[in-house]
Amino acid sequence: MSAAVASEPLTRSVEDYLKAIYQLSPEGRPASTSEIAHLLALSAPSVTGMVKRLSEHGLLEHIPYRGVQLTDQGRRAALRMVRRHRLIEAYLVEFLGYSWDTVHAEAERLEHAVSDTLVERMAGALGHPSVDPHGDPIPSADGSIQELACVALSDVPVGEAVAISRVHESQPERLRYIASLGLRPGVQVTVIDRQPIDDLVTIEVGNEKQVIGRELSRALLCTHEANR
Amino acid sequence: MSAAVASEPLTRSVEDYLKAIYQLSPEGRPASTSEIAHLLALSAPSVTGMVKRLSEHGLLEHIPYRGVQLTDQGRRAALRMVRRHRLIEAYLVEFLGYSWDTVHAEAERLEHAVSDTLVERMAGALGHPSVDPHGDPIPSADGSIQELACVALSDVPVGEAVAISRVHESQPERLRYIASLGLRPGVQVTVIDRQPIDDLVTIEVGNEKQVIGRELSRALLCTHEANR
DNA sequence: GACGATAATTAGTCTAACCTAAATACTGGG
DNA sequence: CCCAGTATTTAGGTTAGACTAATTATCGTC
Repeated sequence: MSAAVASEPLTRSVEDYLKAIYQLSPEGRPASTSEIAHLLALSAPSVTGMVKRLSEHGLLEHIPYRGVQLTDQGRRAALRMVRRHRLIEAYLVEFLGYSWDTVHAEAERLEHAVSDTLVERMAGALGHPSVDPHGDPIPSADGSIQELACVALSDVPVGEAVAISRVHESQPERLRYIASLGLRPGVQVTVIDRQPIDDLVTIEVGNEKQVIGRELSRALLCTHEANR
Repeated sequence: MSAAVASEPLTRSVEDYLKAIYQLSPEGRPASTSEIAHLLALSAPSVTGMVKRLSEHGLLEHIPYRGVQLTDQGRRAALRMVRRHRLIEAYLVEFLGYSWDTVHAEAERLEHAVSDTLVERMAGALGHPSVDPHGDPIPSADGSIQELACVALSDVPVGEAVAISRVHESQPERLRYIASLGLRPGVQVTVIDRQPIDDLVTIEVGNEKQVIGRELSRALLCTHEANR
């Protein structure tokens, strides 16, 4: 019954939709129309329309008024885009002088234009990295992805020391700010204190104390492993 | 009187049209609708329609039934695309293991997706080359291009020694064949003989004799300068 | 169990870019 | 100088993907 076996190439916007849906719910929980619309900066009716087309093509399942979930085929296509995006980011940072705050926009366009060959050449030049400059894992070419268990800094108890493993942010200005605090993947931080209002967290980063807010503390994903 | 000063970004196909028109006539001679249609693999009416829109936007001038010519603005946009294409080709060959026969298709897609920043970074990594892997000159960022005087091999008199400077071909299979004959930019060849039928040319390339046909001898552009 | 807020969908348009079929203009030979 | 052949344009239609306005579902609250 599965439609569209001879998968014709996906369009740019189809690729964007699939990637967005995957990112809204890597675990496969249904994503809502309005979440997708918000993430892609489109109107809700546009999303409904596209979702209908994509479900006819077997890339996702749509239960009206309930949300959408990627099919295996859809998830494979989405992971392919995620792999491309993250490898391109890693390549641009490593070889072409990009910094982590400027690389997202460039990768966002290139991910639709590169061939599989080029992606794999870039992966080779990088030595097949497992994470991108923000610490996000790079799916393998066969579509498997290894999410390592991590906790948002907002959930780390006071007194604990953790390592930042991923920084979930893509706006250049915010990323520059985060970098200015000394925060990036691999850095060790200790939670010193937590305020009872606004969820402010005081942390120690390389002998300096920093106070960070709710949104940032949720964007910093950490691991406990002191081993390295 | 010139329309569209605040030039909104061009679409992919507009970029393709402008580049095609430039390539059909770098000197600015009018290009015909059907030449453009043939080069872009589109129908003639499609070209007429697009040409009308582009002339309204001030990118070219169209005299119905007579052909089109790029305006300054159009030529600038076209040269920008040519620069991108050739720099991308050079970069992929230099750093990512591409050979001159495979690089065209990749560059054809990437040229629409890269930012000006990325193009200039690639140029920097290459040391600001003046020619691409096929020997074609790379326009400068400010839109000037330096075509060096050259003659098609088909027009080189018998007995003369020349250097191949450019290879005007983009089909992978043909490029592999050309490479297999030892022909590429920079190589010295001597015209040994020319047949009175079919314009076959016998040349000497690195102590080997090769016979080449009409189409190839026209695609090989040569310079006389023995100086290097 | 009705009701209002919010989310989602349907209905109806619009634009860019393509197409085919038909009509029109140019051009070279008799 | 007319006419046939070719090149070009006009007419009309399609598709993908977006939009706004209007309608319909769902859900939490009283």
